[in-house]
Order: sequence, then structure tokens, then C-alpha cells
Amino acid sequence: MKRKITLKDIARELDVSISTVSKALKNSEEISRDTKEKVQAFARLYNYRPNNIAISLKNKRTKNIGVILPDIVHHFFTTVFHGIEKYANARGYNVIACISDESFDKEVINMEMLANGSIDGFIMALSAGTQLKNDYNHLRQVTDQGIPLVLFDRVTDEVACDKVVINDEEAAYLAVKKMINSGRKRIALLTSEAHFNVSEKRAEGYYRALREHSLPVDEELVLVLPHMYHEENLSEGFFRRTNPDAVLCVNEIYAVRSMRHLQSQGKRIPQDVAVIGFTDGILSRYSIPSLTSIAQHGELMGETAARLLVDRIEADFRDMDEPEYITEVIKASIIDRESTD
Amino acid sequence: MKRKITLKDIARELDVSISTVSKALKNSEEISRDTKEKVQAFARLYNYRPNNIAISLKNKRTKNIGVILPDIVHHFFTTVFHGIEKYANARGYNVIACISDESFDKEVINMEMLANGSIDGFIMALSAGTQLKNDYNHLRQVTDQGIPLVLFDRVTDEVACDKVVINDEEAAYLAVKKMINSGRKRIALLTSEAHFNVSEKRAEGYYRALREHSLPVDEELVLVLPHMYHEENLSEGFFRRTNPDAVLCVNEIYAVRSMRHLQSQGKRIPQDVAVIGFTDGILSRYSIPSLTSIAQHGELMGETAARLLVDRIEADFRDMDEPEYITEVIKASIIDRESTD
DNA sequence: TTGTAGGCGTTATCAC
DNA sequence: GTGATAACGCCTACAA
Repeated sequence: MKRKITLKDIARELDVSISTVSKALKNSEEISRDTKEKVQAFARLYNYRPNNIAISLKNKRTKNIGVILPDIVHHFFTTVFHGIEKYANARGYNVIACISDESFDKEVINMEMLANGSIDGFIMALSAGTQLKNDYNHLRQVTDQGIPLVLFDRVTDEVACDKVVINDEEAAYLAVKKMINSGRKRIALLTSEAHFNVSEKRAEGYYRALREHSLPVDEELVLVLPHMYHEENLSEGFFRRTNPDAVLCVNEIYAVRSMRHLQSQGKRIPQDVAVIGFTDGILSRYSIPSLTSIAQHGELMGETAARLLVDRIEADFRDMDEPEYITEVIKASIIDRESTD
Repeated sequence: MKRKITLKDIARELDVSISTVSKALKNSEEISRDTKEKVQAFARLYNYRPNNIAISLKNKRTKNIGVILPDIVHHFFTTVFHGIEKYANARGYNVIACISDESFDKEVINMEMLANGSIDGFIMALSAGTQLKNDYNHLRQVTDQGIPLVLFDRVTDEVACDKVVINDEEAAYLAVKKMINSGRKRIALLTSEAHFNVSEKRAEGYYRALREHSLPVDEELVLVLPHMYHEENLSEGFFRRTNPDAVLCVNEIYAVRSMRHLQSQGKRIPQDVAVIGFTDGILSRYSIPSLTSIAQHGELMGETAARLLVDRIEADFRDMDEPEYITEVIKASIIDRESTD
């Protein structure tokens, strides 16, 4: 077991000073060809690599970025993460990932853990708990210290920072409009509890589309489901009772479950009922019938967030005092599949 | 913007020495009550937190663990990751995540990036590229430096380290046996290219079950698919040609696609054809019909890997010279759903 | 009870 | 050309 070698080791071995070794390895003009070759050969032989931690301490930058996600079972967050990771790596950054599990407390703990020097900046989507509690002091604490922060998807106006969102309202509007244009009249909305910013926005788009096409707004046709989809049968009675000819769901799990219940009630999709779901994930692609869905372009969102963050991290400190924060809007798009006509 | 405060700042402000501050904050007996209170109050006021990087440099341990995954779109790796993250956090470690994208080169780059002090140990599953190339020098380089490494799922005998695997062979065997017991005779296997260790193991289980139940082995019934599932119709002709009454798939995507093709050919599932897939993911749960699948207990695998790693990291250095490496086997189990009888 | 000094590994400045 | 020194932030053995 050959232990990790340091500048000091090389210096001792070659009987030169540490600073000479350091310079030689950087190919400094100051050092004689002879010495440089000797040092470099030795370093190569023993596979010398500078210690990241020491460099971090010296430079006060870690080349790590902290990512805090509410969960990782939702395909959407997975793709965002991938986008972040890809972009960050390309610019020489590592990604430290933490999962808040939708809990306020875990989010706070994770942020504090990372904020003490481990990372140069944060990318995160707010946990359900945080949105419910409406407490953003831990975020402000971070930004107050001058640590750059980028929020995506689940954002808040309460914190001044860069943001990346999708046009949820517009996407829902277009989806409903699409179904109206193909002749649907009784369009149901399956949404989740309202403290999720995004659900709210999607509901707004739903209502706007109805209004603009002079369809009656029937609150009976709106079903609010709990965020965790434990109970299998919640929506079964709903469909029997309300008998819709189209359904918009705020995620693909609701959508697939809806199709399942509708089919078991003898409905054909899309002939009798059209279904569209948010999140163009694996379920949408492989369900039977495959699901027309609203792609949120998670990977692009991740890349965008990472770009904003790295730019901010590497921004000149001259113009640090009064930054103009940016909110980038990613356009969602509808992917047509078999569940609509 | 209140900048991060250091021991030095406190010392200067309170006109004491740095070491006094350090000790006072640790509630050392050496320091007078008076001084301690003064220092602690000040530290609290300015929200002092020790700098992780400095501590890492001093202690030569980062409390970070590096996780390298081949991809993150497969639900299995996602769940493993979650298990690692959960366990690691509970023991005070952060997780640095890198994705090799199934590429040998990226795997090497990521490992080198992290191996220079950023992490205390690695958890990883080998990329496809690495298994294909059969080159494990980057792993040995890491273990040779005394950095603990735990391999999971996609492992190799070529590297001496702790490992976590599932009993793939046995699981496939049991799945096939189950279908034989319910009267199936023509059992197909959809597998991926053989350089994947796990696919190979699963195929072995398939063959063993056939042999032990005196069913003929018909190579026509085995379809080897490329790892990336771009081509949609690869298996369609296969089913028409071979007309199986049961199918075992090495992942759930193959399984769901199979069901789709079979259904479009007028077959009923499970009456005409039974289907079982590896990976108990979201597709299995929500497909129509829902898919009987082999749960690999990814979260447990992740926790186990993290436990092995942290134990190894924190192991006494006395018994470091000749470690006995452990391979833990996680038992896969069959989750019965609608695609089998 | 408090402070000094040295070290973790690296780099930059300045002196020889 | 080379090397000594200080600094990044923290800790600790030892001196005062």
C-alpha cells in the first residue's frame, strides 16, 4: 500500500525545497531544466496528485456544488440532477447531493452541513415541508453569507436569488386547450394539495383554458389528492361519479392510475376519455396506452441551473454588491402519444 | 452580507488568542468560565461554524463518500443511491455523486477527481464500458492508496474489496421455476449483451431451472438485446416466431415492452403468456397489467454498501494491513402481481 | 488560565 | 535558480 505522496515527500527525496518542487511541477520558468525534469519524472513515477482539500483551503473555493432535492424517486428530479451533474462536471465541479425527503428539518440540516465550506454554491428545489412552513431563513442565511443559490421548479419569491422554472400555467393551458379542440367538454383535473406552488400554477392554466373557451367551471371535476399516492382507490369513485371525457393530471403517476381505473370501468382511451399528464417520464413512455404528457425538460432545467450557479460563483467580485438576479423560464412542451387523439 | 467568521476573527475581536477561542468553544476545562461565556456568546451572535475544509485538512478525513453510478435513469440505481445517502447522512457523511454514463473514461476521470483528498471512500457499480474493457487499474490505484472501496451489483473478482451483490442466479431460477410450476412450457428469456455480469448470472439461473425440470433448452427462445433500448420493435418478430407461453426479462423495460408487443399480437396476459421482469420499479407497479417482478431491494443494497464502507473507513488502523474483505449477498424476492398466475 | 508554536498540503511573495 | 516564509482555518502539545 503506497500512501499518497505530497510535495514534501518529493522535496525530501530529491533534496530540494518544497517550493522548488511546486514550481517545477508547474513548469515555472524560474526553475532549471534539469531540476524540472528530475522532479517531474519523480512525480510521475509516484503518481503525485495535488491534494484537493489543501487547494480548497488555500483558494477558498472547493469546486463542489451542493444539490438538495426533495426526493429522487420522481423521475423529474432525477433528470434535473443528471443535467446538473453533466454541466457541473464539464466545468470542473463535483456535485454533492443531499435529499431532504420533503422534510424542512432535513433540508436545514443538509444546508448547514454543506454551507460551512464544503461547497461553493447551492442548487435546490424546496421541500414540501419548507413550502408548508413557509420559512426560508435557512436560505437567507446562506445567501447572506454570499454563497450563491439557485432555486429550480419549487421556488419562492421570499428569497432573492437566481431561479429556473417552467411555464406551468401555460403548459396546463395548452394541454386543456388541446383537449377542448378535439371536442372534449367535461375535463377533469387531478391535482395535489395546493401548498405546492406548481400544482397551483397548473390549476390556474386549467381554469383559464376553460374560461377562454366558455366551458363551465365545475368544481366537481377537480380532485385534490394527497401528495403521497398511497391509497390506490381514491380516484375510482371520482370517475364513476363525474364521468369526464378528458383528464389532466399534475403528474404521471396520477395519470397512469387514472387510465387504469377508467379502463377497469370499461372506458376506452382515448376514444371515451383523453388523458394528459405532467412529467414526461418512463411511465408515460411505457404505459399501455402510452401517455400524452407534458415534458418539463428536466435535464435542460438542471443544466440551466448549473450554468447560472457556476457563472455566479465565478463572477468577478467587483460587481458583487448589487447582483441582478435572473429567473429563467424553461418552456414545457406536449409530447403526443396514444392517450389523446 | 456578513462574511463567514473564523476563530481568528473572534480572537481579534475579543482580544484573546486563537487557541483560547478554540478551547473555549469546546468548553475546555482549561478556560475560565468568564472567558468561555464571552467567547461562546460572541460565537453564537455571529453564528460561528468551523470550516469543514480546514478540519478535513487537519484530520485527513473529509466525511464525504464518493458514489459513482453508471446512470441514474434506471430506477434501481436511484434506489441504491437513496439507501447510501440515507445511511451515510445518519453517520455524518455527505455523498458526492458522479455519473459515469456507462463510460470507462468518465469513470476514470471521476475517480481521479475525487481520489485526491475529496472523499474518504468509494461506493460504485462498474460502468458498462469498464466491464467491456475489463480494465480495473483505476480501482486498484485507489485501493492501493488505502482508500476503501465498496462495489455493488456490477462487481468484479479482479479487485480486492468489499462487495454487495444480489443472488441473481437464484432469483432467475425461482422466477422460472414459478412459471414452470404454473404449467408453462415454452419460456423465453430476454437478456442484454453478455458482458454484463448480472445478465449472465440471470441467464444461468434460467438454464438451471429448465434443466432441473427437464424442459428442453431451446436457444431460439433466448433473445439478446442491446443495452440501450432504442429500437422499439426488436422483440416483436421474436414473439411471433417463437410463440412462448412465458417470458423472463432481465429488466422491467424489456418486460413492459414485451407485454406491449404480446398484447398487440392478441395475446392475453397472464392467460396466454406470463411475464416476469427483473427490477421492481415504478413501471412494474403501474403498468397495465401490473408486472410480477423481482425486487432487488436497492435501498437495502445501498445501506449495506454504505455500512460496509463507513465501517471500513472508521476501522482501526491497527488491523489495516491484511483486511478480510466481505461480500454481502442481498436476497432478491419475487413480487407477485397481475402478469403471472 | 492563557498563549505559543507547529503542522495538515499547497501556493505566492520575496529574499538570497 | 533556489529556498525561506507566510498564509488559508483549525487543532493541540506544550510553555508560561
